[in-house]
Amino acid sequence: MARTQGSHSDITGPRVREAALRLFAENGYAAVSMRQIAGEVGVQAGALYNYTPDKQSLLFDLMKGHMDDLLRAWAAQSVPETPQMALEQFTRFHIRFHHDRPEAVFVSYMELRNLTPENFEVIEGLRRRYENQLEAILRRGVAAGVFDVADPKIAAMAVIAMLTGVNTWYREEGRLSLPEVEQIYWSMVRKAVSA
Amino acid sequence: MARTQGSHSDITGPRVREAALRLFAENGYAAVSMRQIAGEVGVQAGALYNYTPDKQSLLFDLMKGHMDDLLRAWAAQSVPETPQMALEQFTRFHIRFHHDRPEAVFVSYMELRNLTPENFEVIEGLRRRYENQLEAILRRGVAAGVFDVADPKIAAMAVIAMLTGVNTWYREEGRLSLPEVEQIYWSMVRKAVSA
DNA sequence: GAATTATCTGAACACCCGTTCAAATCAAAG
DNA sequence: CTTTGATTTGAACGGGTGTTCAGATAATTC
Repeated sequence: MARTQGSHSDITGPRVREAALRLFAENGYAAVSMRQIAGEVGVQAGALYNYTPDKQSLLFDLMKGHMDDLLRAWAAQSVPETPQMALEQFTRFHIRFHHDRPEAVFVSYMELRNLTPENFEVIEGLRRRYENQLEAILRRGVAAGVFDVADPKIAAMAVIAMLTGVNTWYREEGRLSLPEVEQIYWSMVRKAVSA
Repeated sequence: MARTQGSHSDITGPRVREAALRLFAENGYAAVSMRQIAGEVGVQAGALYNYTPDKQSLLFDLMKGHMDDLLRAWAAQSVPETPQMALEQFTRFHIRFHHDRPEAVFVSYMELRNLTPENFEVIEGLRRRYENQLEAILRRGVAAGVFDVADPKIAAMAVIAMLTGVNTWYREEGRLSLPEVEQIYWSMVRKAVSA
C-alpha cells in the first residue's frame, strides 16, 4: 500500500498544520510526537515530511503565521481620530482577535522556549512590533494630555497582559458574552491610563 | 561503586527539587529527562527514586509547594484598614513575591497541562483561593463605595494577569527598580478600579 | 570494629523518539 | 491506456524515555 485515495497536497498540508496546532495547544510541543500528528491526519509519520522539513519548522510556521495574522489584522483597522478612540479600538480588537483563535494564542505564548534561538528572535521581533502599536497610542494620548502613564512601554505591557488574560478564563458557555467582557475591560483600561 | 562520599538524604533531596525546578523552568517538564535532573545533581537516574515516586510527583510537589508558599505568605500579611490600603498591599505583595521566585512562578503557570487531572484540580483549587483574596478586597471596596468594578471576579482576574505579567519583562539590570515598578503598577491598578 | 541501615550504581526493561528512504501506489497528462 | 510525477507506506536508523532492582558502598549504631 502507499498513496491512498483522494490524497492531495492541498488537503494534507493544511490538515497537518491544523492537527499540529491542536495537539501542541493541548499537550505541548515537546509532548507531541510526529507519529501522533500523523495519526490525527490519518497518515504515516514519514508523510509529514512532504509538508515540513522538521518538527521545529512546524512549530515556527504556526507561530509565525499567527503573528503575521495578528499584525495584518491590526493594520487593516481604521485609524481613529483621538487617542481614547484608538485605545478603545485596540482593547476590543485584542480581545476579539485572541478570542477567535485560542489555540494559536496559547501555542504562541507557551512554546516560545521550544523555538531555536534564530526562530525565537523572529517571533520576538513580531511581538515587539505589536506591543509598539499600543505604546504609540499611549504616547499620543500622553502628548495630548488625555492619558497619564508614568512609562508608556510598561503600561503597554501591563494592558496587553491584562487583555490576553481573558483567554485563560473566558468560556463560551459562561456568564458573560464577549461584548460584555469587552466593555468591562475597556472600562478598566480607560480608567487605568486616563489623566 | 555505589553510595558516594558525603551523600545524604537531607542534602540530595533538596538538590533534586532545585535541579528539577531549574530545568523544568528552562526547558519545560516534557523536555526534561530524569537522567538530566540526575546529572545536574551528580547522581545516577535511579537514585532520584529515593526522593520522588515518579516524575509527575516531582512536578506536582514543586507546584503545590509554590502555591502553599504563596498562600502562607499572603496570610502572614497584616490586615489593612481600608479597601484601598488592602489593594495596594495586594499589588505590592504580588509583584514582590512573584519577582522573588521567577522559576517557580514560570513552572506553575506553564506546566498546568502536564499535571494529571487529580493533581491539576488541587493546584487549580489553590490558585482560586488566592484569586478569591483579591476578589474579596474588591467586593469590600465596592460595598464601601470606593471602588467601581462591574464584576469583581473578572476584575480580580484582570489585575492578577496584569501583575503577573511583570515577570515576563522585568530584568534586574533594567531601567527600573522593583519599587518603581510597584509604584507604576499600583497607580494603574488604583485608577482601574476606583469609583 | 562489626553489624546494620541508608544511599547509590549500573544494567536492564519495554517502549517511544525524529528522521530517512526505497518501494509502492495513486492521480493527472499525453 | 500508458507514462509520468506526486504522494504515501513501512521499515529501519541510532538514540532517548521513565522506571525497577540486585548488588555495592558509605554512614551510623551498637
